[in-house]
Amino acid sequence: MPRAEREQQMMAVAEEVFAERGYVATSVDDIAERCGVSKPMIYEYFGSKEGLLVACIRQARTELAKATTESVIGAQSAEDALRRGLVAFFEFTDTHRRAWSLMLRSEAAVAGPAAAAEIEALRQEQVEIDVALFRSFLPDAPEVELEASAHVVVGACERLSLWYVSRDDVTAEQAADHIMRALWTGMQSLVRD
Amino acid sequence: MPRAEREQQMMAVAEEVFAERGYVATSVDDIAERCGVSKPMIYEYFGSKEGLLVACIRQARTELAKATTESVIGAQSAEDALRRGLVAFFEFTDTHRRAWSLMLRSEAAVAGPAAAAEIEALRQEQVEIDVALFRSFLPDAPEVELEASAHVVVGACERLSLWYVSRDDVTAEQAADHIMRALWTGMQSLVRD
DNA sequence: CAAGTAACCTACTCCGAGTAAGCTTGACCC
DNA sequence: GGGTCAAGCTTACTCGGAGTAGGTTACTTG
Repeated sequence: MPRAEREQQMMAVAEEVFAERGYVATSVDDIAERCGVSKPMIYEYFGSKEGLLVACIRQARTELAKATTESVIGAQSAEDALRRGLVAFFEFTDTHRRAWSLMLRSEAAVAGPAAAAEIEALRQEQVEIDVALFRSFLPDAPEVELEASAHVVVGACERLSLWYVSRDDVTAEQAADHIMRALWTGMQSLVRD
Repeated sequence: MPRAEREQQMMAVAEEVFAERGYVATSVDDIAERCGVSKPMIYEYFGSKEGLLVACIRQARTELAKATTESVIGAQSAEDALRRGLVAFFEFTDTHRRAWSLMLRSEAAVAGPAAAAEIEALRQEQVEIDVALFRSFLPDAPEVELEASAHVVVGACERLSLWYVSRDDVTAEQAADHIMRALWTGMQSLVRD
């Protein structure tokens, strides 16, 4: 099997088994065996067990960034952009449940500094997107308020995503709606302080 | 040294070194050596490395529950109660930075199922407190809305707490105020849906 | 066909979690 | 005093998993 294909297989298997049994409880030998190869191949391609996890996270991160970026194309207003971004986010976390719970339940911090940095980068990316968005419709709000609000939204989304994937009766649209209702009015009031 | 005292010492050392170098990168031998004893003593008292982490988390969880519970005594309204609870929460995360980052950056999920369950219990506790509070002033709102809102608040608090402990210019009161401004109006609007 | 390289293997080393078995010191009882 | 029991502690292991050294096979390319 060519390298690129084998790497994808390894990442898919790793994502599945890490999410299922946890990072610590999973041995590299396990993953290798499920792929039908031996352990040194994984070290050849990913350098370390943590490197394999980082690759999984990075791939998911790239896909999330792509999905949310594309979703806001053609938005009619800041509110519309925020809502579209939220829907895309919740859809992503729903279709990539394994990768997402991997990030959040987060084996990452425990796995090592590189994996932890990858997760922090993901959050920082989301925070920056939100700050930019808020600034666009609240140009007079102080920077510290925008940043705090962005962290509030990012945290709210993280938790709500984990909650709603555990419920079959809540859709991505409803989750996005909920964040909008809960936060939108408050966000707008920031400019009055 | 008597057992109770030794246990406290071990937990203090573990909290420090886990938060500093990470759970995986820390060996039980390290912790034992810093305590001036040998490894089997830790196994005698805590059963496993994960057991030691669970003990640290549980202690912090108990303290947090105590602090937030006490803070709302004598509150004049639901809004006052929520604000007092938030301030107590942010003060806790500030004074117990090590324990808090231990929980959230969360070595826990990686450490094993018992530690992960401990963290989930902590979040569930917070969610239930919030649901009860919201119900008290929004008796007509559907249960699913209350629960979703509680997850939003818990997630927002988690993220904001990690952000604000990294900034010296933000106080617990300001962080609590921020959550109140961002969320309070939206919360109240839920009843109109 | 020779040479190189991609994909793969077996067979290790080493470290850290967890354990077996026993030592020491002091309290308490007769 | 001596016997006994327990708490606190130790040394000296086992065992499993991360990571590595070095070699083999097979396909491509000059």
